[in-house]
Amino acid sequence: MFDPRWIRENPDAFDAGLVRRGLEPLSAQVLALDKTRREAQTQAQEVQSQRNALSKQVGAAKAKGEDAAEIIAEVGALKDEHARLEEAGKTADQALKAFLEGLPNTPAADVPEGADEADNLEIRQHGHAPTFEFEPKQHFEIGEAMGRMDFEAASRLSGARFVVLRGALARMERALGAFMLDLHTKEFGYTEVSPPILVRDTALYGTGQLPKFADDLYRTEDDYWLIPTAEVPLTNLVAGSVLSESDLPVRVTALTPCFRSEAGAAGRDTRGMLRQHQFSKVELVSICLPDQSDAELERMTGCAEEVLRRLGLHYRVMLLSSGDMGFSARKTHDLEVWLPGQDAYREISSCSSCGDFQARRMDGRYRPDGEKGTRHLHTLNGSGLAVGRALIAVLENYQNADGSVRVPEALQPYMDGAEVIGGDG
RNA sequence: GGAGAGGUGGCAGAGUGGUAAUGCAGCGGGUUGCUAACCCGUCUACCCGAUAGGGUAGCGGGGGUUCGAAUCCCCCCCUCUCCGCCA
Repeated sequence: MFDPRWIRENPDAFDAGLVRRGLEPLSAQVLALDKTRREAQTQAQEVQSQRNALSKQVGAAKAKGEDAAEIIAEVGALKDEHARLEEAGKTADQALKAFLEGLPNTPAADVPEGADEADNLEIRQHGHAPTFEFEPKQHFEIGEAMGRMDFEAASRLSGARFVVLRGALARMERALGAFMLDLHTKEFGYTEVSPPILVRDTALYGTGQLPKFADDLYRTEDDYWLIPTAEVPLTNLVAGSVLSESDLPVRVTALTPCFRSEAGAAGRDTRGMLRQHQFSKVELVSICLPDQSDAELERMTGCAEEVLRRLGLHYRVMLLSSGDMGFSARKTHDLEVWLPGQDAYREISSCSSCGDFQARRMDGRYRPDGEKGTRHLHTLNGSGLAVGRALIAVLENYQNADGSVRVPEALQPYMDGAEVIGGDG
């Protein structure tokens, strides 16, 4: 959400950001609405000031036992005028807000120009793609052959884009989540949180999913929403609050199920468990001072990368182009893990700095040391990592010719020391 | 689900129609050998203004009544207690 005052002072920067997002310049429209709003507000306040003064006179007159009918009649006229002006101000204010809340965040200066993922920039790689003496299989072939990944059962229960994991694979999914949480809490200073996964409208508005992306979400009959990511409850932890500098940075992590309707992805990635309506994910969220958020994004990306390194998985880090970034982000790193079965890199983490875009929507502020007033916080979020996709990556990268799968060393302590899982796991 | 109580500044706590007491804490300033005590100031958002400064709003949220609402009326949210149900 943009600050109208910032747009007033930097209309060109505002328009440039929209253009980089593939939108039209809109500052003229915003400024016109803003002007209407302020004029109505100023006039309404002047009338109100008169009203207040006259009302005081009524009180004073009555206290003295005098007749106040004349003053009361005078105030009555002001009342209608005030109502009219206030209404005009409110209408303009709501129009401005409705306009602004649908606009995506301005890309950071170092975000590459581009229309879509084809313009993303590879920043670095780590490790090498493993070589196989045989034709590597895709994760669902491995899992189904093991008898531990059951799409038919899931389909009977819930339909397409669900999976039932059994035995060693269910165990490995749990191991992955536990391993990631331990890494982030013990080594990177994140505090583990167990948040609600049903949330209200306001929480989703705060992080930017609403009002624009309601189609991507699941809603309950009593008007809760299932979270599409733990970014929503974790970031909204600071909604409506004023922190002091000594509280910052706030670093929190959570392992939660995530629910997405995948409304725009019909027909894409239909085989396997790459794109599901429900998946679990370890999320990282940082809340920090404005001048720390650039460094925090690098740090957070490093935390997510470390998961892949410990799992011994080959990946690359992409800097998303202006056209491929999410609504609330001002800069995003994607981690893409190598999947031998697919012979492709696939997204397994996305780490974004949102600047004050979300903080403004949810009114999360801090009080600068030695300064009067408050400023909005900066928020960041990142997957650390998507657990379902991490399971896929382990299966495809650690597969053996006989259909068994080696367990990465980092995971073995979480799986009773098992080094290999196979059909009898 | 039923019945009831409540929501006022960082905290505590008054205020049932006349425009938010008071106490404590924090911060800034004054006074002052030092400390303590004491005195003054110190909320947030927005609007007008070059500045100084001025104004409007805010007592959980939103409407309404009234010249005037923390106070009266309506709707909603949240917290707590008891009962019922329940992992």
